[in-house]
Amino acid sequence: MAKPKSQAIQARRIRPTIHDVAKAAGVSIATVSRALNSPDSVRKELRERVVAAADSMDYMADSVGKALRRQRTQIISTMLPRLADPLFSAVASAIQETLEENGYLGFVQTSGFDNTNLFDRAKRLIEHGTEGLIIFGRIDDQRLLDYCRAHQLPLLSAYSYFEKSEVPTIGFDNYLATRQLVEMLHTLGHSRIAMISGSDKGNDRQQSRIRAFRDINAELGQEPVIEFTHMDFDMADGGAALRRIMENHPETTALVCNRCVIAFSVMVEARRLGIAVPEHLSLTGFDDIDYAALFDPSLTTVAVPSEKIGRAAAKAMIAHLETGAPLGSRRFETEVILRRSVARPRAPA
Amino acid sequence: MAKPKSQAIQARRIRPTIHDVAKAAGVSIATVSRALNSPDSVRKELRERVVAAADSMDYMADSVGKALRRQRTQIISTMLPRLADPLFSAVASAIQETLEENGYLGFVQTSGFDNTNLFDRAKRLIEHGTEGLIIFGRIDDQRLLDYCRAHQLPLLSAYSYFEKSEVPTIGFDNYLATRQLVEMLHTLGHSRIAMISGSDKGNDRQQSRIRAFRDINAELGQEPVIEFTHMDFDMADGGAALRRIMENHPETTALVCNRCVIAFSVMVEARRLGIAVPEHLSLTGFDDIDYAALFDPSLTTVAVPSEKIGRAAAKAMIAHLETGAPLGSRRFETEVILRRSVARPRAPA
DNA sequence: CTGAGGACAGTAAACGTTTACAAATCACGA
DNA sequence: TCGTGATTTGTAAACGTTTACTGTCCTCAG
Repeated sequence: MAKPKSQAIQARRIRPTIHDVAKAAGVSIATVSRALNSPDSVRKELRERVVAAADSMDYMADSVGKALRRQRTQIISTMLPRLADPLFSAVASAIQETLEENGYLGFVQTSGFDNTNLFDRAKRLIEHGTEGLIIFGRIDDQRLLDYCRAHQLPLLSAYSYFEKSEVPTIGFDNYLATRQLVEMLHTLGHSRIAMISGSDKGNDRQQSRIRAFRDINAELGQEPVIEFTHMDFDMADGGAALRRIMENHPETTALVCNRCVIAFSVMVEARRLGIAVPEHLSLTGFDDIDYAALFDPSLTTVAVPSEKIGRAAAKAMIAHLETGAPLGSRRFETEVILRRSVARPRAPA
Repeated sequence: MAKPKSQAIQARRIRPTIHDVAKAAGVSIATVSRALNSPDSVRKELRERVVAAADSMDYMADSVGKALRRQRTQIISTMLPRLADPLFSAVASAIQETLEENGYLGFVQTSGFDNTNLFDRAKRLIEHGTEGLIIFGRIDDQRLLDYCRAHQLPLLSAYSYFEKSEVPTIGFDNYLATRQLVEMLHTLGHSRIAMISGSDKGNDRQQSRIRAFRDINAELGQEPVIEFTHMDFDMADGGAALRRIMENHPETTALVCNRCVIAFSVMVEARRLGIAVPEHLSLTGFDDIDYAALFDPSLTTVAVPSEKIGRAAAKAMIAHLETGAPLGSRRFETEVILRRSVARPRAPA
């Protein structure tokens, strides 16, 4: 009985507004706004009355009204392949923290590993007032690029660094990192090096690493030995790749795995097959995740400065929005962490 | 020369507005709004003119204006300890995806492991129009609880499930999961079981697991053997805890590690010390992360349905906002994944 | 006492939408 | 021809802010 005020639809908005504060303090809304935003411009006595009133009712200025009036939302959005991956989430986390420290807020959206149809997914972010867009990896959607250019929406490609890029890019260079790693193996004396990669479809990271490997092999006049895995579907698939390599290329003395999880899977299979790591086969991973050091033998990897990259990307975007400073690219150095999974090659048979 | 239009400050807003579309289509803004939102209510010919105009200029309705008028932002925010942790990010990822599928968007904020001062960090989220707040873990900030109650801001505690909770809670029960695990060890014949925990300060997960362990020991009339580690600062600290336990309680036959990474660290140290796993010592982890299966021996853990929890939390919040259905609690079952790191206890010496 | 000028507060417009209401148009039967 | 009612479109107000402009009051020098 007695319908509950028929609100239902228009219900939301339990929060006090600036009008409520003004009424309580007995001043105009302009005075409230000034008392809260530029305290010096209002007489002490009034200011205190306003602040007291605001506090007493937990007043928070509504960012929606504010954004509409100021034409600034202070929102910067990030799109990344997936959150449940320590490599990406470490960077995303640094971005979010940096945004918050600077008065911004960020939407986070996972886009999967295919960057060709980003525009449709980015739409909602843009609608909601995104002032800057940070996207992990190479941006392959021409519609998005066109839109951002046409409407002056700042766009930043983060995580991977690209020598040639349509948009500014902040991150590490997968190509150089792999060269660095393989050259280190070379210096140790390895000449028969194979690679196990994850799927490179729409994945700029794997693509760059494979390209680096092919280039090095070409320089040495060797046929590159590369096997692919599908670890997303089958965690044990690295073992199968190892068996293929040992069967077809038993002369291999070092194995470059393009993801740590591949290296782990290979290591387990190697133990099962009685292949000693590193005595018979040296092994490397990529992305120095925590577990790499805990494996037995501990795993040689490439360390990526995720935190630095995230902070740099967020800061660059903020600086661009606030000072108009142009968004520049920036390459971060990676470092090979040499651990026990790598040794000099075994003596030739 | 010739100052660039003196925009600078008021520059933002390159996006076309509904007025631009209206002018281009030669209709009023009301018609544009209707043509786009309830197409049936406008004559075919006009509707097409409007849509064409909107498309030609990439018009997207501004969510800020829309939110102000509708008093709905469709934003649901999540606060979690840290993103760079596969346990949390898997749940967060599911939340974000579910939100997006349902027309919502979500802010993500990391709050660290201390949930006592959440209110200040939540403020910005609330200001920005958050309609519902999902927080990982127990919510210990009374100010936040009071505020949410007073202003009817829906609050949901996710990830962990609590039997007694001030707010609705969706997740798995750490207490039960640990009991489940320890009882399984018991059934196998283990009677001397020790626990290695991470820091339990402000961490409801570790607290519940420790409580379960103490309760079981009490029921058996045993003194609980618990060691603490600080793996956040020193990845190898698990090894030190193992040495302490083997020294002070050499009769231990099974070791319950409250985080997988602790178990990994312990396993490495065990191998170094010549302690055979599982022959001499059975070992368990928690949270069935991918690497658990890859370790050697593969690690027995508790599997947590992260994806399901995330989706359920997001869906519950959305349903509450849209239908007014009360936010209910929900407990998800965990499952012990028995792997090679656990065996029957060794024969007593 | 008067006027100028400074300090402060209030009024109203604007930001981009949606929507209640009013107005216009049209079809059609009397 | 006109009136009626249905259909379609336009007008204007409102959402919560900020801020340019105007107005008021006070102080103080002339």
